[in-house]
Amino acid sequence: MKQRQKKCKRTHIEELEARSGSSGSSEFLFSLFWKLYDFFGPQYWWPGETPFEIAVGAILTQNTAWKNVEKAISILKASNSLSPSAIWNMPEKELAALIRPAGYYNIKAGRLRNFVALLQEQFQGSMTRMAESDDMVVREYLLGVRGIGPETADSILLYALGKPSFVIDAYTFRILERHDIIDESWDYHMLRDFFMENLPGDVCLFNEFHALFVAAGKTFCKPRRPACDNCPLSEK
DNA sequence: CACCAGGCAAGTA
DNA sequence: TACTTGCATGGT
Repeated sequence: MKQRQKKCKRTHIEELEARSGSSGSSEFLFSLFWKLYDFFGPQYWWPGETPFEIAVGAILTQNTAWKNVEKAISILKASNSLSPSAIWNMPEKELAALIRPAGYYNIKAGRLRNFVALLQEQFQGSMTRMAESDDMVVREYLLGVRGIGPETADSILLYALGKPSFVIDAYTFRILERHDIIDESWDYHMLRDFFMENLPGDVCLFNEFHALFVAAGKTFCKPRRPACDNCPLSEK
């Protein structure tokens, strides 16, 4: 297997920007994007070899450092358990033991099973079938799964299924608040709508944009500090 | 030692 | 509706 997905090129995003209507908000969001992109470079997310692995990672990384998720996923792989059928046919306690390094393992074992149940019941256990289904319908199905909230749903849609669904996470909130672009009154769907209404619905752009927020957050925007020191967004 | 990490659901008032 | 709390490992 070569590349799961066509790589997102700078020229493609430049093209999108040129074709995109120049509302003030649209121009502003693109300017944010380029500041991050020029500083950090392309991120080429999500880490993971298959759509199913990406979906599993999205659930395991809930409020958890990615490093711990990597351990859990490598254990699943090593025990030949990283498939819908393997997860479904295994006792929940056994699954919990395998994903232990990811934390919240009892909760997450149940969540993984809930996701696999949806996959089996509505999409014949096929991530491909899921990807072929209507975006909004799939999003509603995902949000209906106990243990999948908006961020996890959008991460699966965008990174596992290749659908243009913008992902908001804690870093996005923190960075935009620190730069006085939003205040604490903004919630998940308000912010997601703001991005999606003012940017072209493009998987490549949404993918890089969210991944760049994470890169910037990890590097510059630490919790419990007044500002994001040296963040590229601080520059004019 | 305290705090944090690519959330979410359930409980409380 | 708007807080608060439980869930848990591993890194800094």
